[in-house]
Amino acid sequence: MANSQQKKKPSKSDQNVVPLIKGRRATSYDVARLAGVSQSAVSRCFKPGSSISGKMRERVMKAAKELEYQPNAIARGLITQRSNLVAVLVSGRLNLYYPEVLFKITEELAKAGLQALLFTVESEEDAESVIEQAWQYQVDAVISASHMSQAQYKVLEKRQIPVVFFNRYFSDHPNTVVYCDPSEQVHEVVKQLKTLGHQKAALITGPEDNMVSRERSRMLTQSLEEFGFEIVHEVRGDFTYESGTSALQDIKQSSSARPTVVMCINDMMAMGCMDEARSVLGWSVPEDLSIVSFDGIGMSQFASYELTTIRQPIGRMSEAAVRMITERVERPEQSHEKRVFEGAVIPGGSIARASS
Amino acid sequence: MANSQQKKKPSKSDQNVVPLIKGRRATSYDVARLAGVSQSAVSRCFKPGSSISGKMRERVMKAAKELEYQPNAIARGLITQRSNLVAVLVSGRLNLYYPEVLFKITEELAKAGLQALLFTVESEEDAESVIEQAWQYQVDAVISASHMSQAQYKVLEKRQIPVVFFNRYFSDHPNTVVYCDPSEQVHEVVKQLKTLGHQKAALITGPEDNMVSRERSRMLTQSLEEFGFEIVHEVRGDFTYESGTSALQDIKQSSSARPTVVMCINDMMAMGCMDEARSVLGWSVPEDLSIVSFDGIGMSQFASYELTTIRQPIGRMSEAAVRMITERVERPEQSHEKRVFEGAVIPGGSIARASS
DNA sequence: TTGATATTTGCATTCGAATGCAAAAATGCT
DNA sequence: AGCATTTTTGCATTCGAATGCAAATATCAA
Repeated sequence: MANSQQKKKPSKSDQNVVPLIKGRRATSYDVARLAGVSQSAVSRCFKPGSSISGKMRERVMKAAKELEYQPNAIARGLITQRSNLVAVLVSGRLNLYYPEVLFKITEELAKAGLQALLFTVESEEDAESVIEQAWQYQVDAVISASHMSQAQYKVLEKRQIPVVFFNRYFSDHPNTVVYCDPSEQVHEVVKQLKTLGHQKAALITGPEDNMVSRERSRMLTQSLEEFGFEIVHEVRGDFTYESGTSALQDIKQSSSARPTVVMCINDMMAMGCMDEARSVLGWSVPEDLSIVSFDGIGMSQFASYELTTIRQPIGRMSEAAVRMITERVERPEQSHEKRVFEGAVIPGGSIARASS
Repeated sequence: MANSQQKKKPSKSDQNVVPLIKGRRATSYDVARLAGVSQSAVSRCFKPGSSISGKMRERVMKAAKELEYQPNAIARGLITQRSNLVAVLVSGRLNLYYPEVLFKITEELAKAGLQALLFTVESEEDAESVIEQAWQYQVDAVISASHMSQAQYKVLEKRQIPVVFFNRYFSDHPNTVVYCDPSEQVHEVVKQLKTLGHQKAALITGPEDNMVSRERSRMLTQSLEEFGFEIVHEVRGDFTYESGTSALQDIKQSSSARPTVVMCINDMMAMGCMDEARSVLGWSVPEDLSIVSFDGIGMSQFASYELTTIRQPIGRMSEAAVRMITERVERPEQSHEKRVFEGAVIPGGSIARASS
């Protein structure tokens, strides 16, 4: 007896001689059987650019439609070593900048045939576990707009997972970055403030370990000094509305001289600051106090705020981020790139001639 | 010659007698080889509740750590038929309600060991392709807080993918739902408005095909009638800030009698409406015009707005949604459930005694 | 110590699609 | 028609983890 034949493991088509799907979702074998072709043919029909005849494609597609067959992305991911999943790391804190970025990025990913796996990260400890999660899910790449330490980045690098940083980067380590550099606009705004007669400014910055905060603070300080401003006070917030309100209290309490302008490193805090000034301290903005900030999120232009702010071109940045990600996935060995976008001043209505 | 032995396909361990990982990520076979145990043992070490001895676990874990091994969620998904992915469908439109819901849900999913696959859906046409995408990715379930037609829902049902609707449902079809019913609170607010001397109200509603809009409009109309209000005008918006501003213009233009209160079916439109009243029309809120709305998103309580609004308990609702999802995934055959949460009135400061 | 259980381990197979290779079919050329 | 070339098709294997079953080992009782 042909022993070797008997021992041979049963082929897929053998065992599928049962009903024709019942409960179970259709696989490429089911489609193949219905269309009377091989499984490979089905597979090729769903892979663009494969060698397949029109007649074959038609037959297969008909069967596929009948069975509501769609290729199993999980199985495909296993064999191709491409999951088409991209981890998007954002902060979930109440800073409306993140949702805007997240939605834009998701949209761009979708256009590129990629899926966003969403992770919210509030600290580097969070990042730790998120990175492991992403690694388990075989993400093709990571877009990080939130916390990540250099050590954590190096882990991803070692594992050969492309990372694109959104508005943050490590200066002493090569990395792929989309970045908005608002230094021109900071200069422009400070100059304008000078022209409007301002001399005393207060700063509302962010956490010391945050690069966006550090950079923006540095730019502000530098420009303010250049134009001979006096920085009467500097408070650290945490990017949220609430921290903007308390920061202004702080400024009022501890400043020797009252500032005529407050510069916030993001819109959320600027809004908190503005509301606190108007509603609690009874100061008019911009008459008694001018306020400027960064980001240009949608809500900063609502009529209640109309912030004078330095906008990031989030749309173009997201597009760039996704393009860079796909390039790096295709050619992991190519050199890193840093794409820097200019900011843009939104004139708004939160600055005016200095009071008194 | 033992033919059958020769023909036998080479086992994994045979072919892995190459280096010990180089570039390639470690698999359970690599770990097994390093630890000198079988692949099954490695697998069992990573599956809680498996029968494994302490000694074995220790050895395997040591090897796993050395190789930075983490089980491949894709491969696991293929064999277990569980991807641990949940599609979350939200609208990306500038309605800040969605990001809040999205982040809360993501957080809850993470707690349950599930991953959010994010999809933005702006219309039922979008939903069509999103459903196919989700199907390809073998999501274990869908949480829908955005558009979805009954036909589309039936497709998911037929494919046996559990769906939880977030604040929407089909009344003539069994489905699993988390819902906030604000009817009590609507009644309460309208009653209060009556007490404050209001009589003429305007409504800013949403698209006719939107259930939330329809329901809220219905409740408002009913309560207003009950208390003898006159509804001087009704405009449809689209849930965005901008549509709130133009809606108020509409109301001003076309109302025979000027309303003393505007009732908006969501916060975003209410904020637009309030800003338009104050900044463009020069009406004071709440002195000249009272405004009430729904949702209670974070920003509705910023000092510039302080909306009197009917809050949804988003946190508890998200928690419930995820719990229901996991239950349905475990036991798909159990009957549908609809969990209804009460709203809560946030007093705010956008209503006052009726003017003149 | 022996035998009977209980526990741990490994073997072999499975999930569903992709793909290198060879066989088969179609096409072109003389 | 006959042969060479190109295109299409199918076979068999692969990706990495999980798991039913049997074999091996450990535990316990007498």
